[in-house]
Amino acid sequence: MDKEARLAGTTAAEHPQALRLWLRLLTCTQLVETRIRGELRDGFSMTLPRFDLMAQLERAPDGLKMNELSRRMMVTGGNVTGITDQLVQEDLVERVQVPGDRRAYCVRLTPKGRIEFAEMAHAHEAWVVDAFEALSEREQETLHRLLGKVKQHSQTRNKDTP
Amino acid sequence: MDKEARLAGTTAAEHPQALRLWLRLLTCTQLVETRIRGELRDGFSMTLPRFDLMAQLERAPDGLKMNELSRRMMVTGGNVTGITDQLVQEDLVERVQVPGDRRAYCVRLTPKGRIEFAEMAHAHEAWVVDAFEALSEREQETLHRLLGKVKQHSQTRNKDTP
DNA sequence: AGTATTTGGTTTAGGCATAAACTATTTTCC
DNA sequence: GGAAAATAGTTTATGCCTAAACCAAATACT
Repeated sequence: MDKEARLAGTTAAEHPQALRLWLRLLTCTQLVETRIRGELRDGFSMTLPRFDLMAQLERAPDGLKMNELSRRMMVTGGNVTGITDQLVQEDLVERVQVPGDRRAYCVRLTPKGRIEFAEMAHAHEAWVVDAFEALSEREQETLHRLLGKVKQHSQTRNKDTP
Repeated sequence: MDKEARLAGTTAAEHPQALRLWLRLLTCTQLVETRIRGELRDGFSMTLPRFDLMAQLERAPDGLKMNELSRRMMVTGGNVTGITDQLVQEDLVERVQVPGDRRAYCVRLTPKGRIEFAEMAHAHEAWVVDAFEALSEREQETLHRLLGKVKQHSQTRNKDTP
Protein backbone atom coordinates (compact mmCIF):
# COMPACT_ATOMS: atom_id res chain seq x y z
CA MET A 1 0.00 0.00 0.00
CA ASP A 2 1.42 3.37 -0.93
CA LYS A 3 1.45 6.57 1.00
CA GLU A 4 -1.55 7.97 -0.86
CA ALA A 5 -3.78 5.11 0.04
CA ARG A 6 -2.73 5.34 3.64
CA LEU A 7 -3.38 9.03 3.84
CA ALA A 8 -6.61 8.76 1.93
CA GLY A 9 -7.65 6.23 4.49
CA THR A 10 -8.56 3.36 2.24
CA THR A 11 -7.32 1.07 4.95
CA ALA A 12 -5.83 2.96 7.84
CA ALA A 13 -8.66 5.41 8.38
CA GLU A 14 -11.29 2.71 8.52
CA HIS A 15 -10.02 1.60 11.84
CA PRO A 16 -10.79 4.64 13.93
CA GLN A 17 -14.44 4.15 13.04
CA ALA A 18 -14.51 0.71 14.61
CA LEU A 19 -12.61 2.06 17.60
CA ARG A 20 -15.03 4.91 18.08
CA LEU A 21 -17.90 2.48 17.79
CA TRP A 22 -16.37 0.17 20.36
CA LEU A 23 -15.76 2.98 22.82
CA ARG A 24 -19.33 4.17 22.45
CA LEU A 25 -20.69 0.68 22.91
CA LEU A 26 -18.66 0.37 26.08
CA THR A 27 -19.80 3.75 27.34
CA CYS A 28 -23.47 3.01 26.73
CA THR A 29 -23.30 -0.31 28.47
CA GLN A 30 -21.51 1.23 31.38
CA LEU A 31 -23.97 4.10 31.73
CA VAL A 32 -27.01 1.84 31.74
CA GLU A 33 -25.33 -0.69 33.97
CA THR A 34 -24.25 1.91 36.50
CA ARG A 35 -27.79 3.21 36.68
CA ILE A 36 -29.24 -0.26 37.21
CA ARG A 37 -26.65 -1.18 39.81
CA GLY A 38 -27.42 1.97 41.74
CA GLU A 39 -31.17 1.46 41.66
CA LEU A 40 -30.86 -2.17 42.71
CA ARG A 41 -28.58 -1.21 45.56
CA ASP A 42 -30.61 1.74 46.79
CA GLY A 43 -34.04 0.22 46.28
CA PHE A 44 -33.47 -3.43 47.09
CA SER A 45 -30.04 -3.86 48.65
CA MET A 46 -29.32 -6.13 45.73
CA THR A 47 -26.34 -6.42 43.41
CA LEU A 48 -26.55 -6.91 39.67
CA PRO A 49 -24.81 -10.30 39.56
CA ARG A 50 -27.17 -11.69 42.17
CA PHE A 51 -30.12 -10.27 40.32
CA ASP A 52 -28.84 -11.84 37.10
CA LEU A 53 -28.53 -15.23 38.71
CA MET A 54 -32.06 -15.03 40.07
CA ALA A 55 -33.30 -13.91 36.66
CA GLN A 56 -31.85 -17.04 35.11
CA LEU A 57 -33.53 -19.20 37.70
CA GLU A 58 -36.86 -17.50 37.31
CA ARG A 59 -37.06 -18.83 33.77
CA ALA A 60 -36.22 -22.36 34.91
CA PRO A 61 -38.70 -23.40 37.60
CA ASP A 62 -36.97 -26.73 38.11
CA GLY A 63 -33.67 -25.05 38.73
CA LEU A 64 -30.38 -25.09 36.85
CA LYS A 65 -27.13 -26.88 37.39
CA MET A 66 -24.10 -24.82 38.24
CA ASN A 67 -22.40 -25.32 34.91
CA GLU A 68 -25.55 -24.33 33.06
CA LEU A 69 -25.84 -21.19 35.16
CA SER A 70 -22.21 -20.46 34.48
CA ARG A 71 -22.73 -20.86 30.74
CA ARG A 72 -25.84 -18.70 30.62
CA MET A 73 -24.40 -15.94 32.76
CA MET A 74 -21.16 -16.05 30.80
CA VAL A 75 -19.05 -16.10 33.93
CA THR A 76 -16.72 -18.70 35.41
CA GLY A 77 -17.90 -21.52 37.62
CA GLY A 78 -16.04 -20.29 40.64
CA ASN A 79 -17.87 -17.03 40.36
CA VAL A 80 -21.25 -18.73 40.33
CA THR A 81 -20.27 -20.67 43.43
CA GLY A 82 -19.64 -17.46 45.31
CA ILE A 83 -22.79 -15.68 44.23
CA THR A 84 -24.91 -18.75 44.93
CA ASP A 85 -23.42 -19.08 48.41
CA GLN A 86 -24.59 -15.61 49.28
CA LEU A 87 -28.06 -16.06 47.86
CA VAL A 88 -28.38 -19.31 49.80
CA GLN A 89 -27.32 -17.42 52.92
CA GLU A 90 -30.16 -14.97 52.35
CA ASP A 91 -32.61 -17.79 51.66
CA LEU A 92 -33.34 -16.54 48.16
CA VAL A 93 -32.16 -19.68 46.35
CA GLU A 94 -31.48 -23.26 47.40
CA ARG A 95 -29.27 -26.11 46.29
CA VAL A 96 -31.09 -29.33 45.47
CA GLN A 97 -29.41 -32.68 44.92
CA VAL A 98 -29.78 -34.16 41.45
CA PRO A 99 -30.99 -37.78 41.77
CA GLY A 100 -28.65 -39.71 39.48
CA ASP A 101 -25.46 -37.72 40.04
CA ARG A 102 -23.93 -37.12 43.42
CA ARG A 103 -21.61 -34.41 42.08
CA ALA A 104 -24.25 -32.11 40.68
CA TYR A 105 -26.63 -29.65 42.28
CA CYS A 106 -29.58 -27.86 40.90
CA VAL A 107 -30.02 -24.31 42.13
CA ARG A 108 -33.52 -22.89 42.24
CA LEU A 109 -35.43 -19.99 43.69
CA THR A 110 -37.01 -20.39 47.09
CA PRO A 111 -40.57 -19.11 47.48
CA LYS A 112 -39.13 -16.06 49.18
CA GLY A 113 -36.71 -15.62 46.30
CA ARG A 114 -39.50 -15.87 43.78
CA ILE A 115 -41.52 -13.19 45.52
CA GLU A 116 -38.64 -10.79 45.97
CA PHE A 117 -37.43 -11.30 42.43
CA ALA A 118 -40.84 -10.46 41.03
CA GLU A 119 -40.77 -7.07 42.73
CA MET A 120 -37.29 -6.31 41.54
CA ALA A 121 -37.95 -7.48 38.01
CA HIS A 122 -40.89 -5.14 37.77
CA ALA A 123 -38.81 -2.13 38.71
CA HIS A 124 -35.89 -3.35 36.62
CA GLU A 125 -38.02 -3.45 33.52
CA ALA A 126 -38.99 0.16 34.01
CA TRP A 127 -35.37 1.27 34.32
CA VAL A 128 -34.43 -0.54 31.14
CA VAL A 129 -37.38 0.82 29.20
CA ASP A 130 -36.37 4.23 30.40
CA ALA A 131 -32.77 3.72 29.33
CA PHE A 132 -33.79 3.14 25.73
CA GLU A 133 -36.71 5.49 25.47
CA ALA A 134 -34.66 7.88 23.37
CA LEU A 135 -35.05 5.38 20.53
CA SER A 136 -38.23 4.73 18.60
CA GLU A 137 -39.51 1.20 18.42
CA ARG A 138 -38.16 1.00 14.89
CA GLU A 139 -34.73 2.20 15.99
CA GLN A 140 -34.69 -0.31 18.81
CA GLU A 141 -35.32 -3.04 16.30
CA THR A 142 -32.48 -1.82 14.11
CA LEU A 143 -30.11 -1.65 17.06
CA HIS A 144 -31.14 -5.12 18.12
CA ARG A 145 -30.55 -6.47 14.64
CA LEU A 146 -27.15 -4.86 14.19
CA LEU A 147 -25.98 -6.04 17.58
CA GLY A 148 -27.19 -9.48 16.59
CA LYS A 149 -24.71 -9.50 13.73
CA VAL A 150 -21.89 -8.47 16.02
CA LYS A 151 -22.86 -11.13 18.52
CA GLN A 152 -23.12 -13.82 15.87
CA HIS A 153 -19.74 -12.97 14.45
CA SER A 154 -18.11 -12.82 17.83
CA GLN A 155 -19.55 -16.14 18.95
CA THR A 156 -18.61 -18.10 15.87
CA ARG A 157 -15.20 -16.51 15.99
CA ASN A 158 -14.63 -17.56 19.57
CA LYS A 159 -15.68 -21.07 18.63
CA ASP A 160 -13.11 -21.22 15.85
CA THR A 161 -10.30 -19.96 18.04
CA PRO A 162 -10.69 -21.53 21.47
CA MET B 1 -55.92 0.16 30.54
CA ASP B 2 -58.25 -2.77 29.93
CA LYS B 3 -57.47 -6.42 29.67
CA GLU B 4 -57.52 -6.37 25.89
CA ALA B 5 -54.92 -3.74 25.60
CA ARG B 6 -52.73 -5.57 28.05
CA LEU B 7 -53.02 -8.86 26.24
CA ALA B 8 -52.61 -7.24 22.88
CA GLY B 9 -49.43 -5.76 24.21
CA THR B 10 -50.06 -2.14 23.38
CA THR B 11 -48.17 -1.22 26.50
CA ALA B 12 -47.02 -4.28 28.34
CA ALA B 13 -45.43 -6.03 25.40
CA GLU B 14 -43.30 -3.06 24.49
CA HIS B 15 -41.14 -3.66 27.46
CA PRO B 16 -39.73 -7.03 26.56
CA GLN B 17 -38.28 -5.39 23.47
CA ALA B 18 -36.20 -3.00 25.53
CA LEU B 19 -35.20 -5.87 27.80
CA ARG B 20 -34.11 -8.02 24.90
CA LEU B 21 -32.17 -5.11 23.51
CA TRP B 22 -30.46 -4.49 26.81
CA LEU B 23 -29.48 -8.12 27.21
CA ARG B 24 -28.06 -8.20 23.72
CA LEU B 25 -26.12 -5.00 24.28
CA LEU B 26 -24.68 -6.52 27.42
CA THR B 27 -23.81 -9.75 25.66
CA CYS B 28 -22.07 -8.00 22.78
CA THR B 29 -20.01 -5.83 25.06
CA GLN B 30 -19.04 -8.82 27.14
CA LEU B 31 -18.05 -10.91 24.13
CA VAL B 32 -15.82 -8.24 22.66
CA GLU B 33 -14.41 -7.32 26.02
CA THR B 34 -13.59 -10.90 26.90
CA ARG B 35 -11.78 -11.31 23.63
CA ILE B 36 -9.75 -8.15 24.15
CA ARG B 37 -8.90 -9.03 27.73
CA GLY B 38 -7.67 -12.43 26.65
CA GLU B 39 -5.52 -11.08 23.85
CA LEU B 40 -4.02 -8.39 26.06
CA ARG B 41 -3.22 -10.95 28.71
CA ASP B 42 -1.81 -13.60 26.40
CA GLY B 43 0.06 -11.26 24.08
CA PHE B 44 1.23 -8.51 26.40
CA SER B 45 0.67 -9.60 30.00
CA MET B 46 -1.53 -6.55 30.25
CA THR B 47 -4.96 -5.99 31.72
CA LEU B 48 -7.72 -3.95 30.14
CA PRO B 49 -8.00 -1.33 32.91
CA ARG B 50 -4.27 -0.64 32.75
CA PHE B 51 -4.44 -0.44 28.99
CA ASP B 52 -7.35 1.98 29.27
CA LEU B 53 -5.46 4.21 31.62
CA MET B 54 -2.46 4.28 29.32
CA ALA B 55 -4.74 5.00 26.37
CA GLN B 56 -6.07 8.07 28.15
CA LEU B 57 -2.56 9.29 28.86
CA GLU B 58 -1.40 8.72 25.32
CA ARG B 59 -3.80 11.41 24.17
CA ALA B 60 -2.56 13.84 26.80
CA PRO B 61 1.21 14.22 26.44
CA ASP B 62 1.42 16.53 29.44
CA GLY B 63 -0.34 14.03 31.64
CA LEU B 64 -3.65 14.08 33.46
CA LYS B 65 -4.61 14.69 37.03
CA MET B 66 -6.11 11.81 38.95
CA ASN B 67 -9.61 13.25 39.04
CA GLU B 68 -9.54 13.87 35.32
CA LEU B 69 -8.43 10.30 34.70
CA SER B 70 -11.17 9.11 36.99
CA ARG B 71 -13.76 11.12 35.09
CA ARG B 72 -12.62 10.00 31.66
CA MET B 73 -12.35 6.35 32.60
CA MET B 74 -15.71 6.51 34.35
CA VAL B 75 -14.38 4.79 37.45
CA THR B 76 -13.90 5.93 41.02
CA GLY B 77 -10.84 7.76 42.22
CA GLY B 78 -9.76 4.97 44.53
CA ASN B 79 -9.70 2.65 41.61
CA VAL B 80 -7.44 4.93 39.60
CA THR B 81 -5.08 5.12 42.55
CA GLY B 82 -4.66 1.36 42.54
CA ILE B 83 -4.17 0.99 38.81
CA THR B 84 -1.73 3.88 38.72
CA ASP B 85 0.27 2.37 41.57
CA GLN B 86 0.83 -0.78 39.56
CA LEU B 87 1.74 1.02 36.36
CA VAL B 88 4.22 3.14 38.31
CA GLN B 89 5.68 -0.06 39.74
CA GLU B 90 6.23 -1.32 36.19
CA ASP B 91 7.71 2.02 35.12
CA LEU B 92 5.03 2.56 32.48
CA VAL B 93 3.66 5.78 33.95
CA GLU B 94 4.95 8.34 36.43
CA ARG B 95 3.49 10.80 38.90
CA VAL B 96 4.59 14.38 38.46
CA GLN B 97 3.97 17.17 40.95
CA VAL B 98 1.75 19.99 39.77
CA PRO B 99 3.51 23.33 40.47
CA GLY B 100 0.82 25.41 42.12
CA ASP B 101 -1.00 22.69 44.08
CA ARG B 102 0.66 20.40 46.56
CA ARG B 103 -2.32 18.05 46.65
CA ALA B 104 -2.45 17.22 42.96
CA TYR B 105 -0.38 14.97 40.74
CA CYS B 106 -0.23 14.64 37.04
CA VAL B 107 0.18 11.13 35.73
CA ARG B 108 1.88 10.65 32.40
CA LEU B 109 3.44 7.91 30.30
CA THR B 110 7.12 7.22 30.70
CA PRO B 111 9.14 6.78 27.49
CA LYS B 112 8.98 3.04 28.12
CA GLY B 113 5.23 3.28 28.59
CA ARG B 114 4.85 5.20 25.37
CA ILE B 115 6.75 2.58 23.40
CA GLU B 116 4.93 -0.39 24.89
CA PHE B 117 1.55 1.26 24.51
CA ALA B 118 2.17 1.89 20.82
CA GLU B 119 2.67 -1.82 20.21
CA MET B 120 -0.38 -2.79 22.16
CA ALA B 121 -2.55 -0.14 20.56
CA HIS B 122 -1.66 -1.42 17.14
CA ALA B 123 -2.76 -4.94 17.96
CA HIS B 124 -5.78 -3.68 19.87
CA GLU B 125 -7.04 -1.80 16.87
CA ALA B 126 -6.94 -4.95 14.79
CA TRP B 127 -8.98 -6.89 17.37
CA VAL B 128 -11.61 -4.19 17.46
CA VAL B 129 -11.83 -3.91 13.70
CA ASP B 130 -12.22 -7.65 13.61
CA ALA B 131 -14.96 -7.58 16.22
CA PHE B 132 -17.13 -5.34 14.07
CA GLU B 133 -16.24 -6.62 10.64
CA ALA B 134 -19.62 -8.32 10.36
CA LEU B 135 -21.07 -4.85 9.85
CA SER B 136 -20.68 -2.74 6.74
CA GLU B 137 -19.31 0.74 7.11
CA ARG B 138 -22.82 2.06 6.72
CA GLU B 139 -24.13 -0.24 9.43
CA GLN B 140 -21.34 0.78 11.74
CA GLU B 141 -22.35 4.38 11.27
CA THR B 142 -25.95 3.57 12.06
CA LEU B 143 -24.98 1.64 15.17
CA HIS B 144 -22.76 4.49 16.27
CA ARG B 145 -25.54 6.99 15.76
CA LEU B 146 -28.19 4.99 17.61
CA LEU B 147 -25.87 4.35 20.52
CA GLY B 148 -25.20 8.07 20.54
CA LYS B 149 -28.84 8.70 21.28
CA VAL B 150 -28.84 6.19 24.10
CA LYS B 151 -25.69 7.72 25.53
CA GLN B 152 -27.04 11.22 25.28
CA HIS B 153 -30.29 10.30 26.99
CA SER B 154 -28.53 8.41 29.71
CA GLN B 155 -26.08 11.19 30.44
CA THR B 156 -28.60 13.98 30.62
CA ARG B 157 -30.79 11.73 32.74
CA ASN B 158 -28.00 11.07 35.20
CA LYS B 159 -27.34 14.78 35.40
CA ASP B 160 -30.96 15.49 36.26
CA THR B 161 -31.07 12.81 38.95
CA PRO B 162 -27.77 12.86 40.80
C1' DA C 1 -12.64 -55.38 37.36
C1' DG C 2 -9.48 -51.51 37.32
C1' DT C 3 -7.06 -47.70 35.60
C1' DA C 4 -7.58 -43.35 32.84
C1' DT C 5 -10.16 -39.60 31.43
C1' DT C 6 -13.83 -36.50 31.72
C1' DT C 7 -17.14 -33.89 34.14
C1' DG C 8 -19.28 -31.05 38.07
C1' DG C 9 -18.16 -28.11 41.41
C1' DT C 10 -15.15 -25.66 44.83
C1' DT C 11 -10.99 -23.32 46.43
C1' DT C 12 -7.20 -20.08 46.00
C1' DA C 13 -4.58 -16.08 44.67
C1' DG C 14 -4.80 -11.86 42.60
C1' DG C 15 -6.78 -7.89 40.14
C1' DC C 16 -10.77 -4.70 39.38
C1' DA C 17 -14.52 -1.90 41.20
C1' DT C 18 -17.35 0.58 44.40
C1' DA C 19 -18.85 3.42 48.48
C1' DA C 20 -17.62 5.52 52.42
C1' DA C 21 -14.35 7.29 55.60
C1' DC C 22 -10.16 9.73 55.96
C1' DT C 23 -5.95 13.15 55.31
C1' DA C 24 -4.09 17.12 53.54
C1' DT C 25 -4.30 21.07 51.01
C1' DT C 26 -6.69 25.07 48.90
C1' DT C 27 -10.42 28.23 48.51
C1' DT C 28 -14.25 30.91 50.31
C1' DC C 29 -16.13 34.10 52.95
C1' DC C 30 -16.83 36.60 56.72
C1' DG D 1 -6.53 36.48 59.59
C1' DG D 2 -9.11 32.44 60.50
C1' DA D 3 -13.03 29.16 60.56
C1' DA D 4 -15.79 26.61 57.23
C1' DA D 5 -16.39 24.48 52.96
C1' DA D 6 -14.62 22.48 48.90
C1' DT D 7 -11.17 19.84 46.41
C1' DA D 8 -7.37 16.18 45.43
C1' DG D 9 -6.09 11.99 46.46
C1' DT D 10 -5.71 7.73 49.42
C1' DT D 11 -7.30 4.02 52.45
C1' DT D 12 -10.56 0.51 53.92
C1' DA D 13 -14.05 -2.92 53.64
C1' DT D 14 -16.54 -5.62 50.66
C1' DG D 15 -17.99 -7.87 46.44
C1' DC D 16 -17.21 -9.41 41.61
C1' DC D 17 -14.40 -11.88 38.42
C1' DT D 18 -10.88 -14.73 36.44
C1' DA D 19 -7.46 -18.46 35.76
C1' DA D 20 -5.51 -22.25 37.62
C1' DA D 21 -5.19 -25.81 40.89
C1' DC D 22 -7.87 -29.01 43.15
C1' DC D 23 -11.36 -32.79 44.82
C1' DA D 24 -14.85 -36.09 44.02
C1' DA D 25 -17.88 -38.71 41.29
C1' DA D 26 -19.06 -40.63 36.83
C1' DT D 27 -17.72 -42.53 32.45
C1' DA D 28 -14.61 -44.77 29.11
C1' DC D 29 -11.49 -48.05 27.95
C1' DT D 30 -9.06 -51.89 27.90
